[in-house]
Amino acid sequence: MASGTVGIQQTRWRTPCQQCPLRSLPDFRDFTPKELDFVSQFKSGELSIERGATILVEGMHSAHLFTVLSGWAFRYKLLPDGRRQIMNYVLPGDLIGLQGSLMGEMDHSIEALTTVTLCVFERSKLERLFERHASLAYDLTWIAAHEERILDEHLLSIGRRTALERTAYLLSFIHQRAHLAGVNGGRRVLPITQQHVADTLGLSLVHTNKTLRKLAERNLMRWQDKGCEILDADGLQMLAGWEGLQRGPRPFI
Amino acid sequence: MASGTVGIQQTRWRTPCQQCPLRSLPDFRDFTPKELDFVSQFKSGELSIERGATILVEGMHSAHLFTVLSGWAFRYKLLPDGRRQIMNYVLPGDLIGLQGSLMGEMDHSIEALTTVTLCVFERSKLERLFERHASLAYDLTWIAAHEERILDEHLLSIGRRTALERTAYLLSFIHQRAHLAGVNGGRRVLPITQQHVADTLGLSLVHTNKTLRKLAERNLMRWQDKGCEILDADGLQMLAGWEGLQRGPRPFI
DNA sequence: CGTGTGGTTGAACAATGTCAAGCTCTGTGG
DNA sequence: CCACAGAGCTTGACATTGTTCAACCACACG
Repeated sequence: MASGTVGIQQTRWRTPCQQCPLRSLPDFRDFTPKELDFVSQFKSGELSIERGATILVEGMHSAHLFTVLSGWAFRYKLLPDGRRQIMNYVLPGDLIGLQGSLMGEMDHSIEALTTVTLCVFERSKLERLFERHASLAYDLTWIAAHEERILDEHLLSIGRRTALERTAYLLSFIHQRAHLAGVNGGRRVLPITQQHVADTLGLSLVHTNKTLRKLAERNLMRWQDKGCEILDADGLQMLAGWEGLQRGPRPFI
Repeated sequence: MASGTVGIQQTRWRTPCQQCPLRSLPDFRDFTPKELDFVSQFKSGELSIERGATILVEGMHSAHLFTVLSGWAFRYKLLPDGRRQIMNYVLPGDLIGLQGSLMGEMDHSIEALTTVTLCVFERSKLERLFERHASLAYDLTWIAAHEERILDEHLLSIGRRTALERTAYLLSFIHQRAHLAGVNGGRRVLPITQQHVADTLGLSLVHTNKTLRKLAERNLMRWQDKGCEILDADGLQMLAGWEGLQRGPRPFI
């Protein structure tokens, strides 16, 4: 179930935007009725993706963009010989496929870490969005600039932080994101393997394992059966020397 | 002259947008008369920055955004203890300060590598741009998404390429960018020090030096008095296993 | 002439990668 | 119910890569 349409299904049930469960989260901004109206007809359906399935593939031309309604995924690129770099994680409220929509072709792939539900938007309606809904156009730009900001921080991390700092940064980062996206219902468990951590941080699997062990010895986190439990989010953030995610309401579509 | 307003001056001469020298480059898209009109009054002046001066500082709230008219600069972040990571290089045609304009505060700094001339735009007029000029709003989003794409590739580079591959990638990347921006008038010299290369690639200065030496031994490049000369751009790109920059007209403002 | 910036080099050392093996689950088919 | 296979985690030994330290050199500039 690694590629193609395997593991991807249209859902029977379609969540109306008016009752979007994300909108009630404190971290997301509200829509005006006019905006809500537009988004509601911008949305053309819903998809459900199995764990392990590929949502978007590098090189693909997609006629859609998506907002994640539930579940976790990750965005990555491959080198010709198979080396993998994970760029970022995708959580509820995140928009994906914008790059492909604007520039014709995806330059990265996205794979589901858990079962993922997506809202589907028609690329062809983007034009109307820009022409008639300046505030949403602004939001799209904001979203792209925000992703850029996240990538800046990751770059700083991989380029200049030590393995221990990097790992602390990553766990702290994902944990904060999950918290703001209202995922996990309080349980602080992240559905990733050590291979994902390694491929995000530019480390080998073995070294990642040993580094995680050091964090565990300091009681900052614990590796569970399959996934990672955060024990001391502040301690991790401090060890990384990271300022934390920006707060305040953020737009989403 | 590291910070503040030192090294920054308003220029006497102001290039009219109608005669913008960048517009004649094949890589940039054309404006409609209406767009040109707007941009022309969106531009509020010009600044000249000396080599080594800081154009934008992390944490700063700026009322402006800028397009580079001429010169080279670089965008970077610092860790509390002084470790530096260069995120990207800024060349003519590049827009800077968008993040700060959208999100209130810069989260990175920008320093001039050569004398830089900037077109200055008022942040306060951004709103009107989104409301009245959908095509330019689209361009802004495109620009942000494009920068994201570049960062993805850098991340892949730092995370998963070897020191030799990374270095080849960087030189090839900057060289292509310079070529498309019409910089250097055919001379293939990049105005950077080995320290810049090191801080971009997440390597130490010494190791960077030894890696560059290996590239020089293969006749791919040569380090000059102060700066780097590209001898075999294709060879560098191939060694890096990189696909090269996307072609085709790009928007700019 | 100094002085500073940027480049070069070798040696010792630390960080990280690779290899190889084994362990613990979990799911599956007999 | 058991045997087995696969995925993911763990560990130690060893190889490689990259860092740090400490020089020294070359050139530009005042």
